[in-house]
Amino acid sequence: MSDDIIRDLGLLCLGTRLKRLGERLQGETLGMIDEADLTIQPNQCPVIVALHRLGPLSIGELVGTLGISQPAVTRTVGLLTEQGLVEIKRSTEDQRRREVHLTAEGDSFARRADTHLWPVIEAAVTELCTDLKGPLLRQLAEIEDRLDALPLRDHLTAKKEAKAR
Amino acid sequence: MSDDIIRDLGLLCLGTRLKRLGERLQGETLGMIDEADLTIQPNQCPVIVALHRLGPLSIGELVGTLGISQPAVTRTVGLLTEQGLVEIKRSTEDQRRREVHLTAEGDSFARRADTHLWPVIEAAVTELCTDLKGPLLRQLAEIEDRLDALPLRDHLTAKKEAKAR
DNA sequence: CTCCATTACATAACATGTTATATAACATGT
DNA sequence: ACATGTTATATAACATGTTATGTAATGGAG
Repeated sequence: MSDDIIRDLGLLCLGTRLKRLGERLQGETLGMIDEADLTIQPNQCPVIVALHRLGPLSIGELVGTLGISQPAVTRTVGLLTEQGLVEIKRSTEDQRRREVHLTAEGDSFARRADTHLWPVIEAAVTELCTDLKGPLLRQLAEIEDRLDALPLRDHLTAKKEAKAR
Repeated sequence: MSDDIIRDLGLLCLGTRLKRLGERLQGETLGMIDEADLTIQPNQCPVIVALHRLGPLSIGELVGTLGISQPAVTRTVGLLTEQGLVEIKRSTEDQRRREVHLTAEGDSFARRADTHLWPVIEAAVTELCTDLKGPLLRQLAEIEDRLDALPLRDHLTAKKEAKAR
């Protein structure tokens, strides 16, 4: 028995467990975003990436590719609009559709993130998940333990140092 | 390339992915709670279980065992208090501590859930996670696919029917 | 026995998710 | 053309998480 009841409850609390770990990872990611001198929230990243890779998308198309609810997309797009990273144009054929485009600033942001931020995050998470094996709960526990031992942003450096020896 | 960019981005979006799946599972769980004629939110369940298994706990102790922030615990406890499931007593020795106790109604709720709800949820999630193997992302994708094919609450019945053949 | 650091909790401000529902634009059958 | 069903978004109400910070109770140091 650990002192973590969510962990002890196993599959009964899988949803809670996944959510908790996801939020923890996003929180650690936010720190890495700050270090890259970029200003964005973790949840907004997938929207920018989607628009950068797939081109302008309507709200509904974003809902489909992001896998979250339409109101969540509407709000996130609204926030990104306020930040000047995207702009909304009414579709010419169908006046109901709102097409979300990256602005010049948004595109610039996406390019910088593509070269300076995403690779760093992906490498750190990859390192965090190195050699995970076994049942889902086992792997989740291992990730939690590794994060307890070392914050996400330090996993990359840790690996490099280990190799340097 | 699927039409799910979070999935396509792999480890880069692991946090977002875990959170999304966790929320999905909690959402499906909520449906099962309703079916059991119980009224509670998914996130409140671990608090009830913790108090039922470990006895009265302070806010700080709940923070420790639930692994979430103190303000989150404070609010959840406040909501459970409004619902009459728990009550708060000031500790006699240390006037700063607030001890959270299950009320008679809360205890009754915990007992009912212990026999009628938790086993059902755990069995459904266990069935959902049957024979998962491989890397973390592979297992997550498999869970998502299985949920797409069949809502969580139907996984138990599905298993029983499969066995009956 | 005061003064101050620490501890435990509350509160504010914000980030996000969801479901339910309103609204406007399209599409259609008669 | 018109009434009506469908689709695409917007909005409301609510559930939760976080960080930052305020406040009261403890507990030591001088």
